Order: sequence, then structure tokens, then C-alpha cells
Amino acid sequence: MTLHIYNTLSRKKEIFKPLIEGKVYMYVCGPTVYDSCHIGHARSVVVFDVIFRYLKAIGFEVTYVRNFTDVDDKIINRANELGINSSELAEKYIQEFYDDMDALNVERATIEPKATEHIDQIVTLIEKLISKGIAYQVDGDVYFSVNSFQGYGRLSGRKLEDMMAGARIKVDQRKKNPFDFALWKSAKPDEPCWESPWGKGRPGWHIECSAMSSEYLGDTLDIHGGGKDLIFPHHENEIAQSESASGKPFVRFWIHNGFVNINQEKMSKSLGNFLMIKDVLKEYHPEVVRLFLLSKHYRSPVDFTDQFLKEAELGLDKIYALLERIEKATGSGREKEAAAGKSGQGDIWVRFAEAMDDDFNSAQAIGIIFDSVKSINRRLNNKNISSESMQIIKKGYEDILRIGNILGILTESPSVYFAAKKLSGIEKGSIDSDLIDKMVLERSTARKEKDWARADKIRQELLDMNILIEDTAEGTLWTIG
RNA sequence: GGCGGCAUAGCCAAGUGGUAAGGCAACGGUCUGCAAAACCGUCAUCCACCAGUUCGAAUCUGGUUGCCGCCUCCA
Repeated sequence: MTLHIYNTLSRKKEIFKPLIEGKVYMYVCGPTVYDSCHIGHARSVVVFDVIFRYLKAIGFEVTYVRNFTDVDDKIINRANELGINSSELAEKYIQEFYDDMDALNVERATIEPKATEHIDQIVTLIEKLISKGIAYQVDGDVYFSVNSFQGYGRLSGRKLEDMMAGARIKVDQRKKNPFDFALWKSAKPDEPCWESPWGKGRPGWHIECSAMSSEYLGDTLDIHGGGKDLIFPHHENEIAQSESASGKPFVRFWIHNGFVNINQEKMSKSLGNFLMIKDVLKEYHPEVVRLFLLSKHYRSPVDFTDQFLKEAELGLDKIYALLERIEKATGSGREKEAAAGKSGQGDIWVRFAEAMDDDFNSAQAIGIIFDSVKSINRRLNNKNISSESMQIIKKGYEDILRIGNILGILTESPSVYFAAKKLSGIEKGSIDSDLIDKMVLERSTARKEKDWARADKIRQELLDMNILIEDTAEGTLWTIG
């Protein structure tokens, strides 16, 4: 199957072919760095991280640009509140962004440009738009004239006339059309600013993406992504700016991810229910968060609740438990797999790729993992595993690890994963592990003496302490429930 | 008011023309001293509702109802 991608522009799934064979030029709108990243940022970044990894895995050479908006009203306001310099504030949150994303095992984009480092390109682009008569200057501001761009509203399916009818915005009398938007804003006192032909000022929000994408990716991008909310006005305005300047189509495939709700409510300032990534990661393993986020299709809204995260955790445990079982049974480990390279593609990988080829259907792809977990466990349950069966198990192991590599999960060795899980459980529940060990030992002694009553009593006591017991061939293990 | 999206079992969720993946929960079984884990089995004659197109629809069309998002900063 060939890769199909849902294109916001056509509202259809289309066969994906890059403009230049074998190369993909992709731009995704990054954060405005004025506050900590919330779980919604995590979804967007993780979704496009997986898209980036998958495109590379199927053989594309991908140039992926994700920007930082590091100058804007929100940053300035916040910096003023805190009484610090706006660039200090931006720097602080860029660092936090990296901390969060590294924790979430997000790969770095190929290029991660900042708006403030591309003022020259922005000014040049605005000058071009002015010279074409598409942008106009009023006092120290420059506006884009939406009437000058034929296709305005095409991405979001809006018509200017319709929007006028329901206009709820304050009309700035200096604008030719209420929907004209700022390309350049003149500086107020004490605001960060740069020299320009129109006086001191700073770029508007939308222009930086047009300037930086053409700088690094050319006039026509294969893929441009971002959250659904950016469709209007941000991406609509980007199209208007870029196409007006270059005269070429700006983006071939628009990809937009859905929102994250918290307990069925939209995250919003008024509800005060913003869930920050760093706080979520205090409670859950980063791979649990990734597995959760990817278990729904990227375009659908997703509801973030404790229950669903716990389910994702159970699922991740299940996959790691299988990996551990296979490693014990076959003596293989991920070092050996790595050395062997990613030769050969088993059935599981092929099914995974089919799911991903259908508009990056990671939800279906995850279903395939669990399906495989079950069938491999079934093989491992056999007393005598045939060499043929063992080969299938090994191939399954390779495939699952390779899939994990695309989804950004299963990066740890199972023993490390489970040990860390136990340790964090001990810390969170302030559990006295020496005491538990002692009780488990006592129970083992009782079992040896076939004193079942005593053994079961101890197990019940442990259970009351939320400790689960597992008797295996290698001895008794305990985990936190 | 304008534009767009969604509605699948107790819950989560794939499936977009060929007769309902997967996960969680529940129940029965194999295994086990008993458990746990793993596995096996049961769990939607049916996909919000109504009409239509079709040999055939959860999937297409029209309508109804309900929920949600965007139109103002927002991933």
C-alpha cells in the first residue's frame, strides 16, 4: 500500500507523493514560548514526531522544521508581569520545552529556528509584499490586505463576505478590511524591537512561519502541520502571505491534529485545568503518555483522564512483559537486534505499515501490536517450542521493537523498565521494601513447609498493602498494585 | 449568525461499500497447593434516529436529534 494522508485543504485522503522524489519537506508550527508546555502541546509534538519517524522509516529523506515563536504579545506581557526581559523568558521556556520533549523521547527536528533570529528574512518578505501592492503601511504598522489574495479562506472553508456578516471583532479604522492582519507591529515603549524600513517594531505572528519555511524548505512544502486551531487564522494567513510573495502553491499537504480534553472539558484559562507535561510525567512513565496519545487517531479529540492513562500503563506493561519473556526464551536482547540492523520485515511490521500508510492510523497500529503480543504469548506457552515457532517469535520480537522505534516506545530493556516502575512505586507509596522482602521470604518458607494457611495469610496482608505476589520458576516476585 | 467535525458493546477505540480489529472491565475454563501472569472461551444479528441509492451500507446521499471545535490568544 502507498501512503495516504488526509489533507485539510481538500478534506480528503490523498496519495502522498513528495514534490521531489525521495525527499520530504515538512514544517510544523512550534510553541509560543511564554509558559510551560501542556499536554496539548505534547500531543501535537508526539504526533508529528511519529510522522517524522515513519516517513524516514519508509525511506524518505525528511527535512523537518519546527519553529519557536519567541517574540509576541503574550511573551511581552508575561515578561512584564515577571519584571524580566522577554528574551530571558523565551529562553527559559525553550529550555523547558526541550526538557519536556526529551523526557517524552521526541526527536529533534532537522532545523528549529527562532523568529527573532530571522528578522531580516521577515523584513525582506514584507517589503516584497508591499512592493507587490498586497501589503500596506499605516503609521509604523504594516498590514496584509486580504482582498488582494484571491484564495483567502480556502483552507478553512470561509468566505470573507460570510465572516463580515458575523464579525465579532473590533474594527480598526486604519485597516482596509477588518480581516487584514499585521505583518509588522510598531514598537511601543519598552517593547523588544528591531529596525525596519517602517521604523522600530516587531513581526506579526503569521509572517515568521512564511519567512522561515521558505528560508529552509523553499516556496512549496510537502507537508505543513499544526493543531486544528491553527487552521484559522494562522495557516490561512500563512498561505496568503507565502503564495502572494512567491506566486507558487505554498503547501501540498496540510495536516492538523485534534485537541486534548481533560475529563471531557476543554483545557482553558477560565477553567484553570491546564495539565502541564512536567506534572503528568511525575505520575506516568513518558512511554505511557505516548502510548495513550497514539491510541486514538491523531485527528480525533482525545480525553485525558486518570483511568485512560492507567489503561495505557497496563498495556505498556503487557508489551514489556512479552519482550522480557521472549528475551528469556530466546536469549536475544536488543543489543543483538541492533547489531543485526533492521533487515527483513516480518508480518507484524507489514501490518503495522499498512495501518500507518492509512493516514498514520496509530490506533489501528497499536491494535496490531496487542494482537501480536497475544499470538506470541500463545507460542511461548507451549512446552516444546519448535524451531520454526522460535523463528517466528524472534521475528516478532524484531518487528515489535522496530514498531516501538516509530512510536517512540519500548526503548528500555524490560528489566530496567520494570525495575524503574517498582522503584517509583516504592517512592510514591512510601513502601518499606525491606519489610516486603522479609514478608515474601517468610511466605516462601511457609510454602516450602506446605503451610498454606500461613502463606495465604501473608499474601493477604501484602495485598492489603497493595502488594501483588507472583510465584515463578525463578522464585517469588512482588509488584505494586 | 457563519464554517467544520463527531455519534460503533459497561468504558476506550479501529473499521468509510462486502457482512463488526484491538485494549480495559466482567464471567467461565486451562495452568497453579491456592493465587498471579499467560492462554482458551463468552461478551454489539448490529454501528444515534428516519428515509433513499445499491445485489449488498456502520460505511454513500438527504433529513432529524445530540455532542464538540473554530470564527478572539490557544496545540
